[in-house]
Amino acid sequence: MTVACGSRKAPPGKRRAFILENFAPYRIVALGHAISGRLAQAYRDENLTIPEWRVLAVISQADAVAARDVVGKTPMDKMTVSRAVASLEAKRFVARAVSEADRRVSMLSLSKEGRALFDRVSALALDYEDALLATLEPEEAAAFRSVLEKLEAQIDEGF
Amino acid sequence: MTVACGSRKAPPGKRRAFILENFAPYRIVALGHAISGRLAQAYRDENLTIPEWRVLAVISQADAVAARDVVGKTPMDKMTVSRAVASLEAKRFVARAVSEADRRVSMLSLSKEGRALFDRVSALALDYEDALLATLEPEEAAAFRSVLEKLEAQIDEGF
DNA sequence: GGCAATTAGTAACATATGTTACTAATCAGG
DNA sequence: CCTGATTAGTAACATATGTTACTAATTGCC
Repeated sequence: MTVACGSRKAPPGKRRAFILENFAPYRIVALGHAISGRLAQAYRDENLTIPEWRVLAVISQADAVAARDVVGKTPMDKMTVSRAVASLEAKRFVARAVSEADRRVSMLSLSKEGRALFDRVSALALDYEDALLATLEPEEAAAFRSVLEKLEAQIDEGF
Repeated sequence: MTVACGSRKAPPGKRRAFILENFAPYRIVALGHAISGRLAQAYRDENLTIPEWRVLAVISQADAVAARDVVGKTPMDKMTVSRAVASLEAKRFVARAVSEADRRVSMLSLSKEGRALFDRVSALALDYEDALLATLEPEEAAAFRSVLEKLEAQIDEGF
């Protein structure tokens, strides 16, 4: 809980200049954009959109997931998830079953083909991650992950 | 089961599992998405879109910039830049002048109001950056910037 | 000089993503 | 158990962003 590198208030006359290339939020967003584009190649070969891929990834980690949980776990709108699920269902990668307990919710699960697809794409994704992080020393990678956690926490706090 | 974060190669039979929350590219993209949304509040109050804001920021750093240079310096499509410039010109924040040297290019510059707008928004943006990074120790912030540079370099290399 | 190839910018089109409003199901609390 | 509020999901709409194809200007090269 230290008030580190940031003067919350900047009362005295001269602020520091705004330089886009040094502006951390911009750099993160730009990096994310570039990464997203690179990864999209892997999905494209399998005719997957990014939302579809994310839905697969979330479902892959549990036996059955409600669509609403996918929304909670990803930065996607509920409509975006709805569309991705509909498309995945049409392609027979995901099966949908109305929940017995609450008939509003659809429980989603991977079909055999969906699991195979996920395994194929996730292997490419992991390779990409390795390539991207290849130039980082182990300590750097660890520090980076730790910072990501702190930033994610800040976002969750409402910043 | 964990082979930690960076086995450059994963030749032997069993790969590490794909866990979305641990997947660095995803985390960066998701963080960027969240940050982008927060910052958008600052722009919205000034009726600025994100592309418009980026164009302002790039122009602010030079006396006159060609639209093509804005495209080169940001993760935006040339059409997106074209639209943002047209809108900024309509609102009189940016002036456009055909280059003498090459009559295809428009040289962009900030009007007085454009400069004032940029100063207002960039102050908010810097405040946001401070708040976001507030929980990082100075060494962490430095390490983070260093890693960002390496990742940006990797992207430039084609990864 | 003259013509093919390239470039800056935009228009017209296609797609993708967010927003609002709705339906059906469930829950809260009298 | 009713009735108003809430929730999961979707449809219809609006907007935003990417793609392709074009125009005008310029460059390279013969």
